[in-house]
Amino acid sequence: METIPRTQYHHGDLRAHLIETVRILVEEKGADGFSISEAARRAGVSSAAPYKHFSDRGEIVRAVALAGIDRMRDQMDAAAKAATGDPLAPIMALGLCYANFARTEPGVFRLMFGLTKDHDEDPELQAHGEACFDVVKREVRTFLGEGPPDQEIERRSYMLHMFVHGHAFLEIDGKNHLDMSAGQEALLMADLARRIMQD
Amino acid sequence: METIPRTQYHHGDLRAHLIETVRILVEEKGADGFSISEAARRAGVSSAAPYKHFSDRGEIVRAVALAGIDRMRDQMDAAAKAATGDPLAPIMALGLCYANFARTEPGVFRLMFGLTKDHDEDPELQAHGEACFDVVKREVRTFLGEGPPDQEIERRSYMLHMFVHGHAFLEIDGKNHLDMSAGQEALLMADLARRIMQD
DNA sequence: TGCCAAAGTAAGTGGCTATTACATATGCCT
DNA sequence: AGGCATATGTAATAGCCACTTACTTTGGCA
Repeated sequence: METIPRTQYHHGDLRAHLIETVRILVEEKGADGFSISEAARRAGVSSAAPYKHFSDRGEIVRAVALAGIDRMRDQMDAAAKAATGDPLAPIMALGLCYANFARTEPGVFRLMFGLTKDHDEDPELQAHGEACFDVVKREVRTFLGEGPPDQEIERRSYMLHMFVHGHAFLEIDGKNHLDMSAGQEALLMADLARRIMQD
Repeated sequence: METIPRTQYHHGDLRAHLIETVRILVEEKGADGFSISEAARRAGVSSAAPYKHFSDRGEIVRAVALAGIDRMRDQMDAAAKAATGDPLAPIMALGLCYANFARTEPGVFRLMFGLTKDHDEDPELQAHGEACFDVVKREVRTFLGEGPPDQEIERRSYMLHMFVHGHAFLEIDGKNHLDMSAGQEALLMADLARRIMQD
Protein backbone atom coordinates (compact mmCIF):
# COMPACT_ATOMS: atom_id res chain seq x y z
CA MET A 1 0.00 0.00 0.00
CA GLU A 2 1.77 3.07 -1.39
CA THR A 3 3.91 4.35 1.46
CA ILE A 4 5.83 6.27 -1.19
CA PRO A 5 5.08 10.00 -1.20
CA ARG A 6 3.02 10.82 -4.23
CA THR A 7 4.06 13.25 -6.96
CA GLN A 8 0.75 15.05 -7.45
CA TYR A 9 -0.50 17.55 -4.90
CA HIS A 10 -3.95 16.06 -5.10
CA HIS A 11 -4.25 12.38 -4.38
CA GLY A 12 -6.92 11.42 -6.87
CA ASP A 13 -9.34 9.41 -4.79
CA LEU A 14 -8.18 9.74 -1.21
CA ARG A 15 -11.55 8.79 0.20
CA ALA A 16 -11.63 5.33 -1.38
CA HIS A 17 -7.93 4.87 -0.78
CA LEU A 18 -8.34 5.59 2.94
CA ILE A 19 -11.18 3.11 3.28
CA GLU A 20 -9.03 0.42 1.70
CA THR A 21 -5.97 1.35 3.77
CA VAL A 22 -7.96 1.27 7.00
CA ARG A 23 -9.42 -2.09 6.01
CA ILE A 24 -5.90 -3.48 5.69
CA LEU A 25 -4.77 -1.85 8.93
CA VAL A 26 -7.74 -3.30 10.78
CA GLU A 27 -6.70 -6.78 9.72
CA GLU A 28 -3.04 -6.13 10.49
CA LYS A 29 -3.35 -4.43 13.86
CA GLY A 30 -6.71 -5.60 15.07
CA ALA A 31 -9.98 -3.72 15.21
CA ASP A 32 -8.80 -1.56 18.10
CA GLY A 33 -5.11 -1.10 17.40
CA PHE A 34 -5.09 1.02 14.24
CA SER A 35 -5.03 4.78 13.81
CA ILE A 36 -6.22 7.20 11.19
CA SER A 37 -2.82 8.89 11.39
CA GLU A 38 -1.13 5.73 10.25
CA ALA A 39 -3.60 5.27 7.42
CA ALA A 40 -2.83 8.83 6.29
CA ARG A 41 0.88 8.12 6.54
CA ARG A 42 0.50 5.01 4.37
CA ALA A 43 -1.54 6.91 1.85
CA GLY A 44 1.24 9.50 1.74
CA VAL A 45 -0.88 12.44 2.91
CA SER A 46 -0.80 14.61 6.01
CA SER A 47 -2.67 13.54 9.13
CA ALA A 48 -5.20 16.32 8.54
CA ALA A 49 -6.10 15.22 5.02
CA PRO A 50 -8.59 12.49 6.02
CA TYR A 51 -10.77 15.12 7.66
CA LYS A 52 -11.43 16.70 4.27
CA HIS A 53 -13.34 13.53 3.39
CA PHE A 54 -14.72 12.29 6.73
CA SER A 55 -16.07 14.26 9.65
CA ASP A 56 -14.34 12.09 12.22
CA ARG A 57 -12.68 8.75 12.86
CA GLY A 58 -16.02 7.04 13.45
CA GLU A 59 -17.21 7.94 9.99
CA ILE A 60 -14.20 6.23 8.42
CA VAL A 61 -14.76 3.12 10.50
CA ARG A 62 -18.41 3.11 9.50
CA ALA A 63 -17.45 3.32 5.84
CA VAL A 64 -15.10 0.34 6.24
CA ALA A 65 -17.81 -1.64 8.03
CA LEU A 66 -20.36 -0.71 5.38
CA ALA A 67 -18.09 -1.87 2.57
CA GLY A 68 -17.56 -5.11 4.50
CA ILE A 69 -21.28 -5.72 4.81
CA ASP A 70 -21.76 -5.20 1.09
CA ARG A 71 -18.84 -7.50 0.30
CA MET A 72 -20.30 -10.22 2.51
CA ARG A 73 -23.72 -9.82 0.97
CA ASP A 74 -22.32 -10.28 -2.52
CA GLN A 75 -20.46 -13.41 -1.41
CA MET A 76 -23.58 -14.81 0.27
CA ASP A 77 -25.71 -14.12 -2.78
CA ALA A 78 -23.20 -15.80 -5.08
CA ALA A 79 -22.73 -18.79 -2.76
CA ALA A 80 -26.46 -19.39 -2.40
CA LYS A 81 -27.03 -19.20 -6.15
CA ALA A 82 -24.10 -21.52 -6.90
CA ALA A 83 -25.25 -24.22 -4.46
CA THR A 84 -27.07 -27.15 -6.05
CA GLY A 85 -28.06 -30.72 -5.30
CA ASP A 86 -29.59 -31.00 -1.85
CA PRO A 87 -32.49 -28.56 -1.26
CA LEU A 88 -30.65 -27.52 1.93
CA ALA A 89 -27.47 -26.80 -0.06
CA PRO A 90 -28.09 -23.05 -0.52
CA ILE A 91 -28.78 -22.61 3.20
CA MET A 92 -25.66 -24.53 4.15
CA ALA A 93 -23.67 -22.51 1.65
CA LEU A 94 -24.85 -19.31 3.32
CA GLY A 95 -23.66 -20.53 6.70
CA LEU A 96 -20.26 -21.58 5.42
CA CYS A 97 -19.96 -18.29 3.56
CA TYR A 98 -20.69 -16.36 6.76
CA ALA A 99 -18.10 -18.30 8.75
CA ASN A 100 -15.53 -18.02 5.98
CA PHE A 101 -15.97 -14.27 5.76
CA ALA A 102 -15.39 -14.00 9.51
CA ARG A 103 -12.23 -16.11 9.24
CA THR A 104 -10.94 -14.23 6.19
CA GLU A 105 -11.64 -10.73 7.47
CA PRO A 106 -11.97 -11.03 11.26
CA GLY A 107 -11.12 -7.38 11.85
CA VAL A 108 -13.76 -6.06 9.48
CA PHE A 109 -16.22 -8.67 10.70
CA ARG A 110 -15.84 -7.33 14.23
CA LEU A 111 -16.28 -3.77 12.98
CA MET A 112 -19.50 -4.81 11.24
CA PHE A 113 -20.90 -5.90 14.59
CA GLY A 114 -20.83 -3.67 17.57
CA LEU A 115 -17.27 -2.55 17.85
CA THR A 116 -18.28 1.02 17.20
CA LYS A 117 -20.46 2.57 19.84
CA ASP A 118 -24.03 3.37 18.79
CA HIS A 119 -23.50 1.51 15.53
CA ASP A 120 -26.93 -0.01 15.92
CA GLU A 121 -28.55 3.39 15.60
CA ASP A 122 -27.14 4.06 12.17
CA PRO A 123 -29.88 3.64 9.55
CA GLU A 124 -27.43 3.04 6.70
CA LEU A 125 -25.59 0.20 8.49
CA GLN A 126 -28.96 -1.16 9.52
CA ALA A 127 -30.28 -1.13 5.95
CA HIS A 128 -27.24 -2.82 4.43
CA GLY A 129 -27.31 -5.44 7.19
CA GLU A 130 -30.95 -6.04 6.38
CA ALA A 131 -30.00 -6.65 2.76
CA CYS A 132 -27.78 -9.52 3.95
CA PHE A 133 -30.60 -10.95 5.98
CA ASP A 134 -32.87 -10.69 2.95
CA VAL A 135 -30.65 -13.20 1.15
CA VAL A 136 -31.18 -15.64 4.03
CA LYS A 137 -34.93 -15.08 4.02
CA ARG A 138 -35.05 -15.58 0.26
CA GLU A 139 -33.40 -19.00 0.54
CA VAL A 140 -35.52 -20.00 3.53
CA ARG A 141 -38.63 -19.06 1.56
CA THR A 142 -37.45 -21.10 -1.41
CA PHE A 143 -36.85 -24.09 0.84
CA LEU A 144 -40.14 -23.92 2.74
CA GLY A 145 -42.28 -22.95 -0.26
CA GLU A 146 -45.21 -20.56 -0.34
CA GLY A 147 -47.08 -22.24 2.50
CA PRO A 148 -45.69 -20.67 5.68
CA PRO A 149 -46.45 -17.02 6.54
CA ASP A 150 -43.72 -14.37 6.46
CA GLN A 151 -43.52 -14.50 10.23
CA GLU A 152 -42.42 -18.12 10.10
CA ILE A 153 -39.81 -17.31 7.45
CA GLU A 154 -38.45 -14.55 9.70
CA ARG A 155 -38.35 -16.95 12.63
CA ARG A 156 -36.46 -19.70 10.85
CA SER A 157 -34.09 -17.19 9.28
CA TYR A 158 -33.31 -15.69 12.66
CA MET A 159 -32.67 -19.16 14.10
CA LEU A 160 -30.16 -19.78 11.31
CA HIS A 161 -28.60 -16.39 11.89
CA MET A 162 -28.28 -17.01 15.62
CA PHE A 163 -26.23 -20.12 15.33
CA VAL A 164 -24.09 -19.15 12.40
CA HIS A 165 -23.34 -15.77 13.94
CA GLY A 166 -22.38 -17.40 17.22
CA HIS A 167 -20.23 -19.93 15.41
CA ALA A 168 -18.43 -17.22 13.43
CA PHE A 169 -17.55 -15.27 16.57
CA LEU A 170 -16.54 -18.31 18.59
CA GLU A 171 -14.31 -19.32 15.70
CA ILE A 172 -12.41 -16.05 15.44
CA ASP A 173 -12.23 -15.87 19.24
CA GLY A 174 -10.58 -19.30 19.35
CA LYS A 175 -13.45 -20.71 21.40
CA ASN A 176 -14.60 -23.47 19.10
CA HIS A 177 -14.06 -26.37 21.44
CA LEU A 178 -14.42 -28.96 18.71
CA ASP A 179 -11.39 -27.77 16.69
CA MET A 180 -12.69 -29.24 13.49
CA SER A 181 -11.69 -29.51 9.85
CA ALA A 182 -13.60 -27.83 7.02
CA GLY A 183 -15.35 -31.12 6.32
CA GLN A 184 -16.47 -31.47 9.93
CA GLU A 185 -17.69 -27.88 9.92
CA ALA A 186 -19.78 -28.60 6.83
CA LEU A 187 -21.27 -31.66 8.56
CA LEU A 188 -22.09 -29.62 11.65
CA MET A 189 -23.73 -26.95 9.49
CA ALA A 190 -25.73 -29.58 7.66
CA ASP A 191 -26.89 -31.14 10.92
CA LEU A 192 -27.94 -27.82 12.36
CA ALA A 193 -29.62 -26.59 9.18
CA ARG A 194 -31.66 -29.80 9.12
CA ARG A 195 -32.63 -29.47 12.77
CA ILE A 196 -33.73 -25.88 12.27
CA MET A 197 -35.56 -26.29 8.98
CA GLN A 198 -37.41 -29.52 9.68
CA ASP A 199 -41.14 -29.75 10.70
CA MET B 1 -18.19 6.14 42.59
CA GLU B 2 -15.97 8.20 44.89
CA THR B 3 -14.89 11.14 42.81
CA ILE B 4 -14.07 12.86 46.10
CA PRO B 5 -10.36 13.14 46.83
CA ARG B 6 -9.48 10.73 49.57
CA THR B 7 -7.94 11.71 52.92
CA GLN B 8 -5.39 8.91 53.24
CA TYR B 9 -2.24 8.90 51.16
CA HIS B 10 -2.73 5.23 50.42
CA HIS B 11 -5.96 4.22 48.85
CA GLY B 12 -6.53 0.92 50.58
CA ASP B 13 -7.38 -1.39 47.71
CA LEU B 14 -6.83 0.56 44.55
CA ARG B 15 -6.49 -2.55 42.44
CA ALA B 16 -10.00 -3.83 43.18
CA HIS B 17 -11.40 -0.33 43.11
CA LEU B 18 -9.97 0.30 39.63
CA ILE B 19 -11.42 -2.93 38.27
CA GLU B 20 -14.84 -1.94 39.54
CA THR B 21 -14.51 1.64 38.27
CA VAL B 22 -13.45 0.45 34.82
CA ARG B 23 -16.37 -1.98 34.79
CA ILE B 24 -18.75 0.92 35.35
CA LEU B 25 -16.99 3.10 32.80
CA VAL B 26 -17.17 0.34 30.21
CA GLU B 27 -20.93 0.22 30.61
CA GLU B 28 -21.25 4.00 30.61
CA LYS B 29 -18.99 4.88 27.70
CA GLY B 30 -18.91 1.65 25.73
CA ALA B 31 -16.19 -0.92 25.46
CA ASP B 32 -13.98 1.35 23.37
CA GLY B 33 -14.73 4.81 24.76
CA PHE B 34 -13.27 4.66 28.25
CA SER B 35 -9.82 5.55 29.53
CA ILE B 36 -7.63 4.46 32.40
CA SER B 37 -7.00 8.13 33.13
CA GLU B 38 -10.67 8.70 33.80
CA ALA B 39 -10.87 5.65 36.04
CA ALA B 40 -7.92 7.00 38.04
CA ARG B 41 -9.60 10.40 38.23
CA ARG B 42 -12.80 8.79 39.55
CA ALA B 43 -10.84 6.78 42.08
CA GLY B 44 -9.23 10.03 43.19
CA VAL B 45 -5.66 9.02 42.38
CA SER B 46 -3.11 10.29 39.90
CA SER B 47 -3.03 8.94 36.37
CA ALA B 48 0.21 7.10 37.15
CA ALA B 49 -1.19 5.20 40.14
CA PRO B 50 -2.88 2.41 38.13
CA TYR B 51 0.50 1.37 36.78
CA LYS B 52 1.60 0.38 40.29
CA HIS B 53 -1.01 -2.38 40.14
CA PHE B 54 -1.19 -3.27 36.44
CA SER B 55 1.58 -3.41 33.87
CA ASP B 56 -0.52 -1.76 31.18
CA ARG B 57 -4.00 -0.87 30.09
CA GLY B 58 -4.56 -4.30 28.59
CA GLU B 59 -3.99 -5.96 31.92
CA ILE B 60 -6.73 -3.88 33.53
CA VAL B 61 -9.13 -4.71 30.73
CA ARG B 62 -8.26 -8.38 31.10
CA ALA B 63 -8.97 -8.23 34.82
CA VAL B 64 -12.39 -6.68 34.14
CA ALA B 65 -13.15 -9.33 31.54
CA LEU B 66 -11.99 -12.09 33.88
CA ALA B 67 -14.22 -10.86 36.70
CA GLY B 68 -17.09 -10.74 34.21
CA ILE B 69 -16.52 -14.33 33.14
CA ASP B 70 -16.53 -15.47 36.77
CA ARG B 71 -19.68 -13.49 37.49
CA MET B 72 -21.45 -15.05 34.52
CA ARG B 73 -20.31 -18.51 35.51
CA ASP B 74 -21.76 -18.08 39.00
CA GLN B 75 -25.04 -16.88 37.54
CA MET B 76 -25.18 -19.78 35.11
CA ASP B 77 -24.42 -22.29 37.82
CA ALA B 78 -27.12 -20.88 40.08
CA ALA B 79 -29.68 -20.66 37.27
CA ALA B 80 -29.11 -24.25 36.16
CA LYS B 81 -29.39 -25.57 39.71
CA ALA B 82 -32.56 -23.56 40.40
CA ALA B 83 -34.33 -24.78 37.26
CA THR B 84 -36.81 -27.60 37.83
CA GLY B 85 -39.75 -29.27 36.15
CA ASP B 86 -39.01 -30.01 32.52
CA PRO B 87 -35.77 -31.96 32.01
CA LEU B 88 -34.82 -29.29 29.49
CA ALA B 89 -35.38 -26.56 32.09
CA PRO B 90 -31.74 -26.29 33.26
CA ILE B 91 -30.50 -26.00 29.67
CA MET B 92 -33.07 -23.35 28.85
CA ALA B 93 -32.17 -21.50 32.04
CA LEU B 94 -28.53 -21.44 30.95
CA GLY B 95 -29.48 -19.89 27.62
CA LEU B 96 -31.66 -17.22 29.20
CA CYS B 97 -28.95 -16.53 31.76
CA TYR B 98 -26.40 -16.02 29.00
CA ALA B 99 -28.65 -13.63 27.09
CA ASN B 100 -29.59 -11.75 30.24
CA PHE B 101 -25.97 -11.27 31.22
CA ALA B 102 -25.25 -9.83 27.77
CA ARG B 103 -28.20 -7.43 28.07
CA THR B 104 -27.32 -6.41 31.63
CA GLU B 105 -23.60 -5.92 31.06
CA PRO B 106 -23.16 -5.47 27.32
CA GLY B 107 -19.87 -3.61 27.73
CA VAL B 108 -18.25 -6.31 29.85
CA PHE B 109 -19.78 -9.01 27.67
CA ARG B 110 -18.03 -7.53 24.64
CA LEU B 111 -14.77 -7.33 26.57
CA MET B 112 -15.11 -11.00 27.45
CA PHE B 113 -15.16 -11.85 23.76
CA GLY B 114 -12.58 -10.58 21.39
CA LEU B 115 -12.49 -6.86 21.99
CA THR B 116 -8.95 -7.07 23.25
CA LYS B 117 -6.39 -8.15 20.71
CA ASP B 118 -4.81 -11.55 21.29
CA HIS B 119 -7.24 -12.26 24.10
CA ASP B 120 -7.62 -15.79 22.82
CA GLU B 121 -4.00 -16.51 23.61
CA ASP B 122 -4.35 -15.76 27.31
CA PRO B 123 -4.41 -19.01 29.28
CA GLU B 124 -6.18 -17.50 32.29
CA LEU B 125 -9.08 -16.10 30.23
CA GLN B 126 -9.20 -19.38 28.37
CA ALA B 127 -9.37 -21.41 31.59
CA HIS B 128 -12.11 -19.30 33.16
CA GLY B 129 -14.09 -19.41 29.93
CA GLU B 130 -13.73 -23.15 29.95
CA ALA B 131 -15.20 -23.22 33.45
CA CYS B 132 -18.34 -21.58 32.04
CA PHE B 133 -18.53 -24.15 29.29
CA ASP B 134 -18.12 -26.90 31.89
CA VAL B 135 -21.44 -25.84 33.42
CA VAL B 136 -23.10 -26.31 30.03
CA LYS B 137 -21.48 -29.69 29.53
CA ARG B 138 -22.55 -30.78 33.02
CA GLU B 139 -26.20 -30.04 32.25
CA VAL B 140 -26.03 -31.62 28.82
CA ARG B 141 -24.56 -34.74 30.37
CA THR B 142 -27.32 -34.79 32.98
CA PHE B 143 -29.94 -34.49 30.25
CA LEU B 144 -28.50 -37.12 27.92
CA GLY B 145 -27.46 -39.54 30.66
CA GLU B 146 -24.37 -41.73 30.77
CA GLY B 147 -24.93 -43.30 27.37
CA PRO B 148 -23.32 -40.89 24.89
CA PRO B 149 -19.53 -40.48 24.75
CA ASP B 150 -17.86 -37.25 25.88
CA GLN B 151 -17.39 -36.25 22.27
CA GLU B 152 -21.15 -36.18 21.76
CA ILE B 153 -21.59 -34.10 24.91
CA GLU B 154 -19.03 -31.62 23.59
CA ARG B 155 -20.79 -31.49 20.26
CA ARG B 156 -24.25 -30.80 21.68
CA SER B 157 -22.84 -28.30 24.14
CA TYR B 158 -21.09 -26.42 21.36
CA MET B 159 -24.31 -26.37 19.32
CA LEU B 160 -26.08 -24.79 22.28
CA HIS B 161 -23.26 -22.33 22.73
CA MET B 162 -23.31 -21.36 19.06
CA PHE B 163 -26.90 -20.29 19.00
CA VAL B 164 -27.10 -18.66 22.41
CA HIS B 165 -23.87 -16.77 21.79
CA GLY B 166 -25.14 -15.55 18.44
CA HIS B 167 -28.45 -14.56 19.98
CA ALA B 168 -26.74 -12.62 22.78
CA PHE B 169 -24.64 -10.62 20.35
CA LEU B 170 -27.45 -9.99 17.89
CA GLU B 171 -29.55 -8.77 20.83
CA ILE B 172 -27.06 -6.23 22.10
CA ASP B 173 -26.30 -5.17 18.54
CA GLY B 174 -29.98 -4.45 17.94
CA LYS B 175 -30.13 -7.05 15.17
CA ASN B 176 -32.79 -9.35 16.58
CA HIS B 177 -35.29 -9.03 13.77
CA LEU B 178 -38.07 -10.62 15.77
CA ASP B 179 -38.19 -7.92 18.47
CA MET B 180 -39.73 -10.24 21.00
CA SER B 181 -40.87 -10.18 24.61
CA ALA B 182 -39.20 -12.18 27.38
CA GLY B 183 -41.91 -14.82 27.02
CA GLN B 184 -41.32 -15.15 23.29
CA GLU B 185 -37.60 -15.38 23.89
CA ALA B 186 -38.16 -18.24 26.34
CA LEU B 187 -40.32 -20.01 23.77
CA LEU B 188 -37.65 -19.59 21.10
CA MET B 189 -35.02 -20.94 23.49
CA ALA B 190 -37.21 -23.90 24.34
CA ASP B 191 -37.82 -24.65 20.68
CA LEU B 192 -34.12 -24.50 19.84
CA ALA B 193 -33.02 -26.46 22.90
CA ARG B 194 -35.44 -29.21 21.91
CA ARG B 195 -34.24 -29.22 18.29
CA ILE B 196 -30.61 -29.45 19.38
CA MET B 197 -31.03 -32.03 22.15
CA GLN B 198 -33.40 -34.43 20.44
CA ASP B 199 -32.38 -37.76 18.77
C1' DT C 1 -8.11 34.07 -18.34
C1' DG C 2 -9.39 34.65 -13.77
C1' DC C 3 -11.65 33.12 -9.85
C1' DC C 4 -13.75 29.84 -6.64
C1' DA C 5 -14.32 25.61 -4.45
C1' DA C 6 -12.08 21.34 -3.46
C1' DA C 7 -8.32 19.19 -1.45
C1' DG C 8 -4.08 19.47 0.39
C1' DT C 9 -0.35 21.21 4.31
C1' DA C 10 1.82 22.84 8.80
C1' DA C 11 1.29 23.84 13.25
C1' DG C 12 -1.05 23.56 17.46
C1' DT C 13 -4.51 21.86 21.33
C1' DG C 14 -5.86 18.70 24.53
C1' DG C 15 -6.32 13.87 25.95
C1' DC C 16 -4.39 9.39 26.46
C1' DT C 17 -0.75 5.68 27.70
C1' DA C 18 3.26 4.92 29.85
C1' DT C 19 7.82 6.00 32.13
C1' DT C 20 10.96 8.20 35.40
C1' DA C 21 12.43 10.27 39.48
C1' DC C 22 10.92 11.29 43.75
C1' DA C 23 7.80 11.25 48.20
C1' DT C 24 5.31 8.91 51.77
C1' DA C 25 3.42 5.29 54.31
C1' DT C 26 3.55 0.32 56.13
C1' DG C 27 5.26 -3.63 58.08
C1' DC C 28 8.69 -6.16 59.93
C1' DC C 29 13.03 -7.24 62.33
C1' DT C 30 15.96 -6.54 65.99
C1' DA D 1 10.77 1.82 70.05
C1' DG D 2 13.82 2.59 66.00
C1' DG D 3 14.97 1.98 61.44
C1' DC D 4 15.00 0.22 56.94
C1' DA D 5 13.03 -2.21 52.76
C1' DT D 6 9.15 -2.23 50.15
C1' DA D 7 4.74 -0.98 48.57
C1' DT D 8 2.15 2.66 46.97
C1' DG D 9 1.45 7.13 45.95
C1' DT D 10 2.73 11.95 43.09
C1' DA D 11 4.55 15.27 39.57
C1' DA D 12 6.55 15.89 35.42
C1' DT D 13 7.35 14.39 31.04
C1' DA D 14 7.58 12.01 26.27
C1' DG D 15 5.26 10.34 22.37
C1' DC D 16 1.10 9.21 19.91
C1' DC D 17 -3.46 10.26 18.51
C1' DA D 18 -7.88 12.86 17.08
C1' DC D 19 -9.17 16.88 15.54
C1' DT D 20 -9.00 22.18 14.43
C1' DT D 21 -7.39 26.40 12.31
C1' DA D 22 -5.24 29.17 9.07
C1' DC D 23 -2.99 28.99 5.00
C1' DT D 24 -1.64 27.00 0.10
C1' DT D 25 -2.17 24.59 -4.17
C1' DT D 26 -4.82 22.94 -7.89
C1' DG D 27 -8.41 22.05 -11.28
C1' DG D 28 -12.53 23.25 -13.50
C1' DC D 29 -15.58 26.41 -15.36
C1' DA D 30 -17.91 31.00 -16.47
